[in-house]
Amino acid sequence: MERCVTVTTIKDLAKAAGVSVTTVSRALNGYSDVNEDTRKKIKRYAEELNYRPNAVARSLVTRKTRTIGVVLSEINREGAKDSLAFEILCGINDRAVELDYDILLFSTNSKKQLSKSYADLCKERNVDGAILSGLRLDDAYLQEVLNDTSFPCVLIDIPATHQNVGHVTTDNVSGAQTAVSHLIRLGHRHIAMINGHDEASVSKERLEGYKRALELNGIAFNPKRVYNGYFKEEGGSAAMYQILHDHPEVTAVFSASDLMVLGALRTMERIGRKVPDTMSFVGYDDIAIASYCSPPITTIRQDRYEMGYQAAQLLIDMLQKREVSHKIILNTELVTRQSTASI
Amino acid sequence: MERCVTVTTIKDLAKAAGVSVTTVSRALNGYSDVNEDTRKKIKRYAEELNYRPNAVARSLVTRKTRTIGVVLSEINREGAKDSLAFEILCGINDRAVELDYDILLFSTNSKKQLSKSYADLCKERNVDGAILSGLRLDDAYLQEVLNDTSFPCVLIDIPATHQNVGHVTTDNVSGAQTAVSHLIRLGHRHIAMINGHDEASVSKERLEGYKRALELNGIAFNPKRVYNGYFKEEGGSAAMYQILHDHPEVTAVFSASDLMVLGALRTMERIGRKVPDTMSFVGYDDIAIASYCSPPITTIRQDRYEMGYQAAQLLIDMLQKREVSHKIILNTELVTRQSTASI
DNA sequence: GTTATTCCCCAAAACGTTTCGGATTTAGCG
DNA sequence: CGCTAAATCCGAAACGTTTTGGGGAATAAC
Repeated sequence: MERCVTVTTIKDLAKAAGVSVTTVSRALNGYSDVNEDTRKKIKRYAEELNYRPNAVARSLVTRKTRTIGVVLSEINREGAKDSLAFEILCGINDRAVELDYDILLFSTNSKKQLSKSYADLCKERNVDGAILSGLRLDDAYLQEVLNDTSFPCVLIDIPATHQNVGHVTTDNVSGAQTAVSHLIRLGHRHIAMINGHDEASVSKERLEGYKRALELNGIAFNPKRVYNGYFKEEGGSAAMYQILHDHPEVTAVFSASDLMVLGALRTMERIGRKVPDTMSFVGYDDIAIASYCSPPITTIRQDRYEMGYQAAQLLIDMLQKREVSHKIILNTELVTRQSTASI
Repeated sequence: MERCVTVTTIKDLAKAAGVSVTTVSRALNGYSDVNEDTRKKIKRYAEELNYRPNAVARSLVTRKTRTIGVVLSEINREGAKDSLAFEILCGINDRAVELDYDILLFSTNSKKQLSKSYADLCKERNVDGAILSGLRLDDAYLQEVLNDTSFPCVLIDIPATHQNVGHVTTDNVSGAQTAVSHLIRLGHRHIAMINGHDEASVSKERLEGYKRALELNGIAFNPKRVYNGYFKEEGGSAAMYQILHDHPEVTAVFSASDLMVLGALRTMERIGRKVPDTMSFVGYDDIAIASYCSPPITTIRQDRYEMGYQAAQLLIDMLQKREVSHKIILNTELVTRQSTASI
């Protein structure tokens, strides 16, 4: 290392100001047992020598990094279409910045989860707490969170509360119920559902909402009319073919994500059936594309940004030992567009 | 702290294995001067006691954090529509994970830039290097990067190379030129441009490409036909009104971003003019919406994921003192859709 | 038998902070 | 003046690693 950039440390400051490092530390950290004049002097030198406290050294002794780990499983190329993960991240980031925390980004894939446990990630990097999103119910990480509650974390879209774990989610049951009720109000009686997959908490809940809406309106729930599209566009497309083939009587579809509606719409286009004239669709999420595609999709909006924002707030509340509810449930909203029509 | 979770340190390991901490460290870090049997033993104990080296302590002495700072200025709610920043982030993340680096996310807004300098951010948090995207030419951060070259960083979409700074971008001149040439090939002669803003490097370059295409085809460049839309949807919408008003002869528009085309399309719809029948559009970026909106937008695709991926690779190359070119320029590609028609 | 070499190991210093437990000086008060 | 209290300051330990500079024992070379 021929070119060692020398950076001023607390010792340099102490020497310059003619005091001990203790005093410098206490002066800069606002302790009361230091004379205001010396504090001024030290601050002046700090300014002059462009002193920046070394966060690593500080963390080592305080055992706090003021950093939260964000582990997202959807950080990949496909995530760009439904920017759900990104919006959550934005919300987390904004609140974290406001509260002067930094964000360490972890992405997880199945490979990583096998090689390195979630706790290891967090312990090794010494983040103070973590926010996890996009986990499947059968993910190894989730088990860890639930077993080892010594580490504060917030789950997104997975209901689980413990001493040290909180969660934020939306009311998926009521959201789905609203969606399906809307279809029923339009006169539809034969309503299929394209769900995500069995290991998603939200899928279970949205299915429940679908059921409730049907039963509340005296329509029998038929499990055969529920297909998994795995939250993917192609999955939605495939599911739609199935629905058309297996249940020609169906006139409306409730989908657990907008992305899958896009796939379904493609199927409809391929076989030349008009939407919403011959089939109505209600999606979920209100992704950006939903209002630009044709037809624009009627959907259940959930505020992912707010979810991230609240998750950060909750986690930091927990870190700072504030007494708050560990459970945050946000509302959803029906956005009516042109993919639904009355029968 | 009533409930202090005890975590095993290197000392515990040393005690358990009956050796010194030096030996434990050297054993686990693969040094050759430790007997294979003791290494085995130490590793067994490490496993057994679930030992995880404390990265903070390690960083303090090695002066390396194996962490790269990613500062994005587009991390906000609006960023969800054009997920440009997100795609870059995905690329960075993927490569960083592969090379065993972590990512510390910084978002910058004008407020932050005033209160805390870029160098401060990086010095304080001791990231090894940084990747910056979304900077304006008049941003304070940019000046810092160019002045203080002691800190390795990679700029995205801003051409500047130094000892310690690299950049990755796309060939914006040729991209824009391709776009406009495409319009000319379709028979258009009166072509307006909706540009970003004057403090964006890509805007300057795309303007240059626009000029070149015109001049290469014997069409005079008219600066009055270039409007700024500030890379915003509303900006594109407003610019389009201006174009229609000021230059009724125009039959085609080249826009420096797809998002602004969306705005322009809205304007066209509002005043009841058909696209592409009465006006052709070529955008830039190929955002997800571009292929779903109506009409789908002909555009210049740039691979933002790849840009992030390459940026991470470049930065880490620099960190590890490999001799590589500090300048990476990726190609773009014309994607023909239905927003363009021959005259 | 002596010396050189190799192999394995260790004590201590260092990284840059914070914090604990005093120490010194000054002020207040009878 | 003598005592207590308050106001300032400081030395040293601690945080958990890596690294430096050996050192001792066993083995090989002569």
